[in-house]
Amino acid sequence: MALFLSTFVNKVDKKGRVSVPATFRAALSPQAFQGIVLYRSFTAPCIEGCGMDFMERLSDGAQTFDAFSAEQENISALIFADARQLPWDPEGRIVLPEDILAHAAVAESVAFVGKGQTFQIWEPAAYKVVEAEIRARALQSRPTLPLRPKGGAP
Amino acid sequence: MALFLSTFVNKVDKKGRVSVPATFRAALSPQAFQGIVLYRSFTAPCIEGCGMDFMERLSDGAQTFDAFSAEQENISALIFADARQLPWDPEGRIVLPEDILAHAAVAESVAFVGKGQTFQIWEPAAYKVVEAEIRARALQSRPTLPLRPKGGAP
DNA sequence: TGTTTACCCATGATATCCCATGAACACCCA
DNA sequence: TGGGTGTTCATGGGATATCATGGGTAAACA
Repeated sequence: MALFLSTFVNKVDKKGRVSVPATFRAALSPQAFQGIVLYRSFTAPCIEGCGMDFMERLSDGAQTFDAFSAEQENISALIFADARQLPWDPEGRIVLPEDILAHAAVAESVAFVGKGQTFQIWEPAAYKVVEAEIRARALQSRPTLPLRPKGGAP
Repeated sequence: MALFLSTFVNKVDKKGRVSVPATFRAALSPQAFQGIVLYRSFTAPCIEGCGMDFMERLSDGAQTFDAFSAEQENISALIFADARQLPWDPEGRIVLPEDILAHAAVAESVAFVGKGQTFQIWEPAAYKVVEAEIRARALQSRPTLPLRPKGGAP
């Protein structure tokens, strides 16, 4: 399974291009669509990113779990409407659309933040602030991470 | 399942490279990603280390797929954002990034400390102190390890 | 025909690979 | 049992490839 790890800060050139981190591209290389999918976050001034496979699974989830999720269905509808497929060029760069840049208040560089099966794109300084907050809270609460047993069902 | 045992102290050369202990590499050799994953500990001046399979289990446990239940996601998100995939070279070495070195206050050598399914990387002197403390406390409190019966009677 | 989009080439910095060395360990054989 | 030998492993340095980045140019679109 493809995992997005670590955080990379890359520059946005005057054409609006930015290199997708090589490891992210590598994680998506088995997929048919050679590029990434972006949509604006509802909860933060950042961009949500993922591979096409994740969108397909989101689509499955929206149809399968509709017992709970009148809410979730609305949200995934919003996501699909807002999402953009951005193929990368031969050098591994994508062009960030205007409204995307605006939503994340991006100026001259962006931070690709790995989140496991997805990632986010932040204005680097803004992410630094958010990260510090979460890290401070984590120190207090001594969180326990839910680890699923290796082969078994929950 | 991969198990990390024992403690190894290896040198960091001027390029920031350090040999991953051969037994650790052997434990991870069945995996697709030939390398280790490192992230900064929240609670101690050391580096947490594991194999990619462990990160995948973390990803499953965090249920990133259900993108709107943001409870424990913050914590695991922090790990994913901080984590680095470090593939080893043909000689079995990895390059320790700057901020990683700084967090553990590493100078010229590091201690790989086996922790079962994960391991830690310490500045050797710092670990010696911590180990002594833990050992002293263990003498007093007589901790018990929960052992699951393998299938037969005890 | 003007504008935008996508491809091509160039470049510097960084990281990856390749070879060499030395020490520790295990193994073999007398 | 002791010496010799071979292999594995940690370590060091030089050469090469990869990656992020910048700009130019041709094709697609309106």
